[in-house]
Amino acid sequence: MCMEKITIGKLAEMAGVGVETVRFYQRKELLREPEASGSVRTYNEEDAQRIIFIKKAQELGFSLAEVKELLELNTKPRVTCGTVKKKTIDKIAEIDQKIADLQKMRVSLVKLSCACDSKHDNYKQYKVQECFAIGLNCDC
Amino acid sequence: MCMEKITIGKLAEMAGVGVETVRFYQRKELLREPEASGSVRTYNEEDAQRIIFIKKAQELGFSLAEVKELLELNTKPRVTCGTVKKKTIDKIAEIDQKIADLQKMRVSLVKLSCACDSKHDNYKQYKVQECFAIGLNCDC
DNA sequence: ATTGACTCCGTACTACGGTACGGATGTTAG
DNA sequence: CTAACATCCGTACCGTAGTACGGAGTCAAT
Repeated sequence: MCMEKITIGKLAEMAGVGVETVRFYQRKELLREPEASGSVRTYNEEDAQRIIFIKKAQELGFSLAEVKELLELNTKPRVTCGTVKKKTIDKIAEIDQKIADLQKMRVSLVKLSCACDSKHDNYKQYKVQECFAIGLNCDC
Repeated sequence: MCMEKITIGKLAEMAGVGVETVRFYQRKELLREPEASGSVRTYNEEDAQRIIFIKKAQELGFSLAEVKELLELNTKPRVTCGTVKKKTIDKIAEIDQKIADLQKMRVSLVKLSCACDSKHDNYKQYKVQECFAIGLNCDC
């Protein structure tokens, strides 16, 4: 809406990170160095979105190197469509694995939560870590 | 099945980590210090499962401190059922959020992958990071 | 009984992902 | 104009999660 200049401080605030973090991402080439208008540089909405994406992806267990790969999937010049497609499909598989693991974990926790509703302290017998070892099913 | 003694080296191998990592987890109290039979300590299947759980949870974006919380949900003495239930439900919500974010990311990548099938290089216009900002839908 | 592999334990070092600091320069409100 | 505040940039420091090292002890096989 308003087209006021976004400085690094404003950008950091928009994305919910510190100024130093923005500069750190630039050094790591996760974020462009914007053209300077004068000697103070200005950013845009997309830069903020990019930082938010980085933070989200990190919370989902991707390292900064992996996030970089994700972001570069289709933006690198001289990369063919086929290569992009292959990499993208690999990333999708990774994501599917994460979702499946989270769902296993979820089932295990739901089971624990259900056990808490019973009269006795038998919930103490559940072992959360077993969710990856055993095919658990929840009947409640 | 076979009940041979599991030493730290064997345990590490079973769990796919280094011996030093096992000892590190013990220092952090993520893993018990097993009773020594003689002066070399022996482990069991459950210890291996626990380490595998730790690694999985980490890949899903949980820090070791969070993993510890997950593992302790129902094993701490003197914690009431109600408390356990509340914490468990909070963790389930966290997991649901992660699943939702991964699904957004997935949709975004599927869309990119579809764009690669078209004749031109228009896939270069997709911005992966937008998946958290915009409600994307994939028609292919 | 000795050799070689493994264990124990403490301490040091490493990579990753920031966070803090400080001096110089730039920008803006009064 | 100038005081207050922000930006720029380099360098130093920090917490997390391991990884390596080295010396002493242990165990199992030859």
